[in-house]
Amino acid sequence: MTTGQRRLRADAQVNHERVLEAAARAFAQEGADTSLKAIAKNAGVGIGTLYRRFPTREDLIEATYRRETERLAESAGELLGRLPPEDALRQWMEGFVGYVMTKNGMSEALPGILAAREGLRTHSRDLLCAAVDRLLRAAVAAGTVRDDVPAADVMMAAGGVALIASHESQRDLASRLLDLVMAGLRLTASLGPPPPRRPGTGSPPPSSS
Amino acid sequence: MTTGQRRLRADAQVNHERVLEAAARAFAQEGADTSLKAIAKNAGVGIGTLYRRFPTREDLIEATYRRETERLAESAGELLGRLPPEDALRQWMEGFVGYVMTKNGMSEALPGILAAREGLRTHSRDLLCAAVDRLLRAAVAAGTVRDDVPAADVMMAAGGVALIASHESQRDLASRLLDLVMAGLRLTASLGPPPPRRPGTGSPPPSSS
DNA sequence: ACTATAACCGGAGCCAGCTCCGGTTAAAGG
DNA sequence: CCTTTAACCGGAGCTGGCTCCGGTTATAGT
Repeated sequence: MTTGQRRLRADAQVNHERVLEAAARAFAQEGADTSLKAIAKNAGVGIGTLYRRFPTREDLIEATYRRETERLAESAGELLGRLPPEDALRQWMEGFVGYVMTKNGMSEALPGILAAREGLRTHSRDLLCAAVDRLLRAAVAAGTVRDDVPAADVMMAAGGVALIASHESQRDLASRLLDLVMAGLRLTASLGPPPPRRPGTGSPPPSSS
Repeated sequence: MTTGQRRLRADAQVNHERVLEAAARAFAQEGADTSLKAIAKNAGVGIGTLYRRFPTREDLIEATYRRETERLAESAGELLGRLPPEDALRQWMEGFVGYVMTKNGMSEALPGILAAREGLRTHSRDLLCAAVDRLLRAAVAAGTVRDDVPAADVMMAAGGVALIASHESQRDLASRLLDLVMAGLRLTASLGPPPPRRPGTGSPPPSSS
């Protein structure tokens, strides 16, 4: 409903759906480098149809995960509701990184999504940016965070962390880098990376929040 | 395992050189996605030879730029010689990011290089990490920078900045993100992105943990 | 100098990404 | 219901990445 594009012909719309479903299945099972031919066949359409609708692999990836991206963006509100703004921001970025690392192919497409100024991929980018903006403003208002860093920059920082940690999925590295980002955002130089948390060694953080 | 690689046969060594030369030319002219077939033909070898020597595209990229990577790593010393440690670190990272953005294909191969624990690409990674370590230690010794952030993390942070800014080569974004990283590294919360110049000398001990 | 052998060379071949175009069909108008 | 037309479908086909193997050649030992 939010799609403002011109109405597709009925059959085209059906095919569109089927491709996305097949893509979701394929990315989840086969990984990021699945054969697009296979996706097309699996969806019962020709390869030409797939490419007409999703000119690049990134377009397909972005569309496949769009729903979940929206959910991620929406989670900002929920976090703000139950955590202090600064913690909410930190938590959201952690979630963002985990999201990128989890969804196969996402790290592949992320640069294109975050940098998107041309094309249609702007949608995901704007959603994420708005979420960061909301979190950041709240933290700034709380007085613990600098007010001279644009939300877009914070988003890019989180994206950079996600990208560099995505390889070999180094979750703990990502966490430390996010600590660094937060330290850079804070007004007061607070050194300790983990807040007042000291559960001990061995960190199995199930991100299911 | 400390055994150096076995000497190549004379002809193999020549071919190795020629491939690297052709690759350097191709990457510079055609961009990151040059045809490897073309490189092989241009070097006067078969495609099989190229792939035997450089199993993946990343291997070829890493080898092609190895010389320049070494130069970049060495530049740390020179920077330390003419700038306060903190500025040297910042400057080096700026150089690193510019390097990645300039060399075609580098951003493609960077994650593999920085994450390398398997394989032979460890060389470049270790060099860069050593350079960062040197700069970081100097800055810590000068007393303006935290001592609880591993050099590897700082390197990864710079890598993340390079990656996320590499798309569309957003140099100013990279610069701002490096400001953020530096702010996160500093002991004193200095807000202004461009460092306010504090060549303070001789304050040895950081605060007790 | 000659032979044995291990390493090397290089292209044929398979597979996937991506493009292009002729046939087909939904949708609107008479 | 029939015609028109514009949009859609899908695969043939070209290109490039990557593998595999038979022929060739440097190098060591006699």
